[in-house]
Amino acid sequence: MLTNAKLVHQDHDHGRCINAALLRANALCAENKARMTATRETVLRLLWQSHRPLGAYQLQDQLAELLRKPIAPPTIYRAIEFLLQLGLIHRIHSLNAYIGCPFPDSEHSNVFMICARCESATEVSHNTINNALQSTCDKVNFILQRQNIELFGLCPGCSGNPEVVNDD
Amino acid sequence: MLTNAKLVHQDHDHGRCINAALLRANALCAENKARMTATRETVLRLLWQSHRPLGAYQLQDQLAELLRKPIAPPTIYRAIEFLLQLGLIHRIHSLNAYIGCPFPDSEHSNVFMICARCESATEVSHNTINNALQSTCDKVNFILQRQNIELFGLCPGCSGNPEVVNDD
DNA sequence: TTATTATTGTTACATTATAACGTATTATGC
DNA sequence: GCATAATACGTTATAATGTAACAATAATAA
Repeated sequence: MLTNAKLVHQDHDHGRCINAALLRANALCAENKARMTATRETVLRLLWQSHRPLGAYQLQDQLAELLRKPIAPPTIYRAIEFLLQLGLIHRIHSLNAYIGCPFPDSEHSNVFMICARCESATEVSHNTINNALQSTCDKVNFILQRQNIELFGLCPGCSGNPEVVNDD
Repeated sequence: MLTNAKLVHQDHDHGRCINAALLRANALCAENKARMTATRETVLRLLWQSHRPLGAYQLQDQLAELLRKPIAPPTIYRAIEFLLQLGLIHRIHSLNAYIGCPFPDSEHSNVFMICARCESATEVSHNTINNALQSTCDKVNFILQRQNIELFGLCPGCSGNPEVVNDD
């Protein structure tokens, strides 16, 4: 099972999340002869500042503030598009929001666990789930190509340990 | 396993789908002391006219044409909201579209199989999937409350029998 | 350096969804 | 039946999310 769930809900050195993400990103760019420009890197950083999905216009605001100049939507959407293509981030459709992918270099199953309380989102990949989905698709002759699995509920921090709740 | 997948990809008496959906809807309304008004019923019918998800503004256009008068967005969104509340329809987030639920009266798992070619969407509920999801959530102490599972690929008609493809 | 390609800036606009408030309709108690 | 309250609908305006099109700039290659 691949997941960043354990990490997210612990105290951890957050800078390392960001650095690790940037390392993965640069490696992927090198492999794909793609350019990690300043805008793209900043957007990726912003998405790793928290473990919460951010909307395009939240990214726009934050980027504008960082750069101290107005940013138009296409700038954001282009960076998002680029990062999505490389698999560096995911889109959480039911939130119209985006989040960094913790394992962009491995095949995985796009399962997101989204906390209804603190809005954190973690990603999990588990063969049991993939197998169950695949076998169900086989049963009805559906050829599975892509999947998006969004689970809502309470993360460990918000169900067991109220003190780590984020109340804003 | 609950599913309408087999039915959808066969020739079938489509009027029966609609009538069955309306029967279920009326029963649910009675149970919940909710009113199945003309607008709501028409929107539900429209969503059952095809087995394809429809967007709010597609519904708006179709409703306006049927009633031969202009319909404003809130009218549609109110009907959608009502039908969603009762579980009579689902929202497919990655398409910003809505589709009738074939089994609104039973607990199920919100798994949608969406054909990338003909855009049909079927719903499946299978304990294997639910169990896999639940056990994965247990592993990371996530309390699962609600789920949205969107699978993309090719339906039986579009992988095996090209002649039934819908090309519009 | 120049030509070519990729990226960004800018403006305008498309699509999806809601807020606010007034009117009409339906259900309910008398 | 009638008054009343609750529910649903009509209407206008606007918010939130996402793109198209084209000009300007920067990076890479020849």
